[in-house]
Amino acid sequence: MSEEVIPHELRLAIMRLARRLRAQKADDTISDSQMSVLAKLHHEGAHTIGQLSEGEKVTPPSMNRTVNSLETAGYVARGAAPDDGRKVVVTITAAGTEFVQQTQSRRDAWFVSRLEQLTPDQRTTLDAAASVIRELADS
Amino acid sequence: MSEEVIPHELRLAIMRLARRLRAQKADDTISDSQMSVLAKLHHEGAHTIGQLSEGEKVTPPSMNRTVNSLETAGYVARGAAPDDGRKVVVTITAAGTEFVQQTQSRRDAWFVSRLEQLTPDQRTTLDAAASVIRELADS
DNA sequence: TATTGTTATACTCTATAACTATA
DNA sequence: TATAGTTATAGAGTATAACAATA
Repeated sequence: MSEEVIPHELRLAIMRLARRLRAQKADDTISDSQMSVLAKLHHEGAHTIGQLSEGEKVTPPSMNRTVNSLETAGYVARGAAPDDGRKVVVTITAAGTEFVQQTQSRRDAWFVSRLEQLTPDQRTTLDAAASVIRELADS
Repeated sequence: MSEEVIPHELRLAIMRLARRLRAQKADDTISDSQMSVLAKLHHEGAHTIGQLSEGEKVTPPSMNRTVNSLETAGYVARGAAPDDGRKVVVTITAAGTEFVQQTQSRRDAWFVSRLEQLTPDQRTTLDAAASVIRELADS
């Protein structure tokens, strides 16, 4: 790992693989940023517009528009915050939850189908590296 | 690799790592798509508009606009094709080459700094998996 | 006629600035 | 006054449709 070439090519391969994984959605009616917000609401529960814009590193007007699109699609709902009349609480709907689950299934299926093309040795190598990749992602 | 859990978590880790890599934009003055075209010209030499649009999976008008931006920035130049008067050959300039090298170095820096946090054993494991990840990304 | 590149136009996602309602 | 959300407007990037030049 003393060479510069290996990190460079590994970085490109990881970004390219992630790009292909991201393309596997339940359908093409929803953008990447919309999908990201929907997944966040699914995993972490309700958020305000401000919390979402901060978490997704987007401006409040942009997040407002993203939430508008998801609301029109029926995947999220706006509600009043009990403690503060200025805040808007965004929650995921049943349809939104189902969409997230379908998308995750599809991405997993695509990834598994690719893994099945590898040799047993390659899968063993990748399996050993999985924990390292997790650590890199969380470091 | 017969379990579903491992592909699922590996997939999430790869997507999360890619998301963090993508966030390391430094102070770039050109977009991702422009950078991608510039890198292609740098590594693979001159291409026509049609070749670029096909390779980047974008429509010809979009690629035309991307090339316009790069040309205005002084990073590429248009030239006539000797064999076919309809074609336009796009080549990278010296300034474009330098920009690619500097930008890629900046983007690699973050990744290298993360790799340096790993143990030697972890780096060896990851190094062995790099070719498998490349194959996955290109499969 | 078919192909290559370009122009015209529109839609999406992002941003900044200004506005409304509430604290 | 300050904050949370929204609206107005503009700048990239992408797309389809139509056009010009060349094969």
